[in-house]
Amino acid sequence: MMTDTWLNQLKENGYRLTEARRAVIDTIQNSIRALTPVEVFDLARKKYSALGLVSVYRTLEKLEQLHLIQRVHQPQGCQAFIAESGGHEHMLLCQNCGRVIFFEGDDLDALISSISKKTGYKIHEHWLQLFGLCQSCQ
Amino acid sequence: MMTDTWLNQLKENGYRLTEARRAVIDTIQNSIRALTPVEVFDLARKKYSALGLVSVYRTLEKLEQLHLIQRVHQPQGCQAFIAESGGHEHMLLCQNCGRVIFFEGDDLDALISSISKKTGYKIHEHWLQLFGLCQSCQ
DNA sequence: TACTTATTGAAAACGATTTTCAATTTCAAT
DNA sequence: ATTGAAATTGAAAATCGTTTTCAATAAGTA
Repeated sequence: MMTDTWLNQLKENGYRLTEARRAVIDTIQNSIRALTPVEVFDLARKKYSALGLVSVYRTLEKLEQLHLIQRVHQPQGCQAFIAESGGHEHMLLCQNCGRVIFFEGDDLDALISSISKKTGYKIHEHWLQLFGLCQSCQ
Repeated sequence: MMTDTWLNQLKENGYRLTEARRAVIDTIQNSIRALTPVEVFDLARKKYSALGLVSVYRTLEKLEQLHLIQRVHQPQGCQAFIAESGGHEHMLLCQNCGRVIFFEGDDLDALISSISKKTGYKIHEHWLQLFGLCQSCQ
C-alpha cells in the first residue's frame, strides 16, 4: 500500500502514527481530485468520527513539508491539496469534476531559456497547469 | 494616460468615478509588482487619506470583473493583484523584489495538443508562470 | 506495565474578507 | 448653478478560514 509509504515517512521523521493521521492520509490517497481541509475533514470523519478539524490542518502541514502532498491553485481558490506524483510533473484538471492527471512537460526548456535571454532574468522555477474537461465530463 | 482608460471603462459600465477609485487605480497602475489589498490601501492612502480598506476590496473586485487587473498566484500566497497586460500573456516574477514581466508563450500549442491526445481531455485554458531573479536582484 | 512526551480535540484568538447601515458624494436632470 | 435620486462611502459588526492555547489522551520506548 501507498498508505504505508506515507506512514513510514512520518515515522522516519520522528512523528507518531495516530488514528487521526491514518484517516487523513487514507482520505487523500483515495481521492482523484484535490480536497480542501474541510472536505478532508468530512470524508475522514466517516472513518474516524472523533477526528478534529485542527488535526486535519496539522496533518496537511506535515504532509506538505514532507512533499507527500501539494497545494493546488485554481481560479476558484488555492486551498485544496492533492497527493504529489513522483518527479517533476504538471497538472491537468477537469473543470467540471476536478479530476487531476499529472503529465511531464519538460519540452519547456527551450521556451524558458529563450525568455531568460530576452529578459535577463535567471529563471529557477516554473508552473504549468492545464484546465479542461475529462472524457466523462465532455 | 492609462488611468483614463480604466476610468472610462468604469464609466461605460455604469460605475461612478470617485476619489477612492481614482486612488486605487492610480496605485495599481504605478506598481511594477503585484499588490495585496492592504498594500494597495497603504499606498493609496498617501494620495487620498480618507480611503477605507473596504473600498479597496470593492474596487479590486470591479477591476477584476472588467479584466483590468488579475490575481497573481505565488508560493507565498494568492491575494495579490497586478494590472493585466493586453492579450494572452504569461508572467515572469522576480522572487526577490516581485517585479513582473509579461511574455507571450504560445509555443505551448504543440505540447497542449499532445497532452490532449494522450489523456482524452479537451483543454480549454492554461497557466504558465516563471519564477526567478531579475537583473538587479541577481 | 509504567513513563515520557507527542498528539489530540475543544475553545479561544486571530487575520482577512464581507456585510450592514447611515451619511456622503456623484451625476443626470433641471 | 441647484436639486434630487441613487450609487458609493467608511466604520463597525459579522463571518469565514486558519492558528494558537491548553489540559487530557494516546503512542511508543524502556
